[in-house]
Amino acid sequence: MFNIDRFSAVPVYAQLVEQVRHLIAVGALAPGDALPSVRTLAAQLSINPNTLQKAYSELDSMGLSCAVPGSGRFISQDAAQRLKNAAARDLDDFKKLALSLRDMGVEHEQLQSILNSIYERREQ
Amino acid sequence: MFNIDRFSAVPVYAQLVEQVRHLIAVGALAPGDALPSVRTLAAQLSINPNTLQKAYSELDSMGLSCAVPGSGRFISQDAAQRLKNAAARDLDDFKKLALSLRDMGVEHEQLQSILNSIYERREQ
Amino acid sequence: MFNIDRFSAVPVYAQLVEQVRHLIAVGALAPGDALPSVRTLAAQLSINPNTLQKAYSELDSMGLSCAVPGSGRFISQDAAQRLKNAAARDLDDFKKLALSLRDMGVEHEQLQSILNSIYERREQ
Amino acid sequence: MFNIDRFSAVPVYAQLVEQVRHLIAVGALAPGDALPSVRTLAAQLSINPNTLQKAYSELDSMGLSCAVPGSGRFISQDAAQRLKNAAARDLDDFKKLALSLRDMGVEHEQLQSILNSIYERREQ
DNA sequence: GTGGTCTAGACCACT
DNA sequence: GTGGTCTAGACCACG
Repeated sequence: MFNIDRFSAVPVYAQLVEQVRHLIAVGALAPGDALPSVRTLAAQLSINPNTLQKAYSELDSMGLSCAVPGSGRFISQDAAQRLKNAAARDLDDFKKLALSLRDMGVEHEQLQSILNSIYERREQ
Repeated sequence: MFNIDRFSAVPVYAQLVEQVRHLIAVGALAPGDALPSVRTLAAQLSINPNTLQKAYSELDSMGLSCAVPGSGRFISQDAAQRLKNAAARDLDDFKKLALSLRDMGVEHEQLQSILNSIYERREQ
Repeated sequence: MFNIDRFSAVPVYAQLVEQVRHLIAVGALAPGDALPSVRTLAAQLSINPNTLQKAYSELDSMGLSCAVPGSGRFISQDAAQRLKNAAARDLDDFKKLALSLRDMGVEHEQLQSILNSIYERREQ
Repeated sequence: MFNIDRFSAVPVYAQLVEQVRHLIAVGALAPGDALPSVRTLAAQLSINPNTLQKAYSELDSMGLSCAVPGSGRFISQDAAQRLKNAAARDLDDFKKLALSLRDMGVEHEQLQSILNSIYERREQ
């Protein structure tokens, strides 16, 4: 279910947050779905439980998941909506940033190639 | 020399900042060049001098121009270098933002079309 | 809370920026605290809202405060840290400037008296 | 006449500029006085002539000295006045900087000790 | 003439 | 209610 690159510059916990967000975005994780427990998933991925705890805490603080003591951790009801709202805000920032870069003389091709490299990595 | 769209959602003063930054980036405004005076350019563009003053002040605070009271306002010596540095920082933000958007389920095509619209507008 | 000297040579908006910075530095304004709204404080101080807006915008651009349209304006989380960093940079400039003044023949006493006058004013 | 510290962090040419400015300020170098030629002074101080050339060029560009090809380099007529003007401007900056430092929470004693260390060094 | 500040008052968008 | 933008017009200091 998860794919960790231990040699990446991006921290393991951030990779996990990223992947959960993606799974929610594409509907693979739906509201009410349980996330694997910290101990079992940490064992399965051979990572430190604290690392996973940090990832889960971040998801909680984003309002994407919710820990129910004694029961487990679940995708929150409005997780997809929160992601969409966040995406809308970020899309706006994206436009502003691209506009600013264009005005500072950055070429269209340069920005396209960045986009390509980011999406190719995922499609692999 | 300048082109204001009064019906745009982006504030007039921001359009002006944007255009001066672009003129510096492409070398049309070189270090030491004088910017048109607040009053004359405001009259020419049919905008309020205060609006232009705000745009110019922003350029000053970016270190791109330098006001000499009683004399005029001039492009600073390291204006182009400052722009390049700012562009490098913004390119980094651009990558992070695009990565985040990808993970939130935004499609490659959507970001590309935003980029296209931004660059086409300029090329017109 | 604020104290404006209308007859001072230093602009009203600059006095306001100065005082907010001081309140942050001494901890009287903590991260997350709301600043008085533009209209209410302007009315209270009997100054034009635009003047206060200018002061607040400057604080925003320094990263000390953050405006949330429709909600209010708040002291940013890292405001105190930013002030400390700025103080470190300015201390360095202070040394260089004092060195330069010494070499141009300015007496020790003259600089001391400037310092005294600045700090006495505050202590009153 | 000159005193170079080769192990100082401040560049040799800057030390020279500093010392000439000081000599002008205290009247040890008067308008019309000749500066030692690049070659002789460089030999005397055991520094590279290019270093001295750089110092002299800087003094020229400040309007403090003036090179007369084939004849030598002389303290300009208005050197002292220029220094006074520069000092006046810098004194103003000094006040502003000190004010800003005070508002950012820097203590009076800290600034005084910086001043003391700078002036003691000279008096030694 | 230059830049800079301040006021008065209108309008918009957001929540 | 909040912040933000824009206009119109007055005033100051500097050169």
